[in-house]
Amino acid sequence: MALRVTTWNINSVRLRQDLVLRVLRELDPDVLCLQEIKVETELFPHDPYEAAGYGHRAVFGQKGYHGVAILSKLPFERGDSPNWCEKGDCRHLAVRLDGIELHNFYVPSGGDVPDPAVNEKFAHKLSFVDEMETWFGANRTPSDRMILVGDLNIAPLEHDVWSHRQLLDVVSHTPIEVEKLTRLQRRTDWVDAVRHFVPADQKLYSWWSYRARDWRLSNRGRRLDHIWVTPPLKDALRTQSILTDARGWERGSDHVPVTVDLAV
DNA sequence: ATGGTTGGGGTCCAA
Repeated sequence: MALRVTTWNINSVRLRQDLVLRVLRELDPDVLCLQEIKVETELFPHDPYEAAGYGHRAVFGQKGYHGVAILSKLPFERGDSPNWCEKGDCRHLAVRLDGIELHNFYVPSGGDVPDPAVNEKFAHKLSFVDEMETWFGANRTPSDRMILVGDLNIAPLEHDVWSHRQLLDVVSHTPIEVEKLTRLQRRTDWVDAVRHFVPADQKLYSWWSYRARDWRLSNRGRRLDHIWVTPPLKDALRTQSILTDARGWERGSDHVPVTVDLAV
């Protein structure tokens, strides 16, 4: 069975409802994982997605900030989420569909100053990634069939950013974050499903700042959005795609959809 | 070294 999974930080699901529907039409994923929906669970607009054929949905949202959702053509069972960092933030959804456990994450951005001693947001980000590593290490094994997607807010590889040297002190690409993300990856043998198809020496971005005068011209991007799979699904990987054009859509998100196709 | 933009909720915080 073909399974297409897309992840997208939508930066307000209500403001960009038409763009979500456009992605569903143009990419036609079986499952769309959203981050930063910025709406309470109870106020999530279900009807347009029901009408678009996405009859199975999980929503974990809060007022104003964060929030994650999963829209699916396939039925699933909702799994539990730990209370990450005991913050009560809506940053994670887990579902089980077709024998696969799918995790949708929105990792804290981490603020501006890359020092956990003076920046509580950066400390939170580091703790969050540590907790992810600990949780998967304690509760799951590499032999479990799992997919992990989301805005991890870390660009781990040299060519996941426009300038490795210039971003070494910029939150999202600092050595301590990259080390923690890599440790999380290794603990459960996660395979980077996008880099599985794209060599590490090739630039790859999923986010461009709103602050650039011309995001396409300056092209100072970062790859913050990821899709990982555990080893049992590695041979099922078929292709990847990053919908860069979506960054240029009118009133678009600063992130673009990242997609992986599997044959499961 | 600095500023640049966006969204949500409300006259500022997070990204």
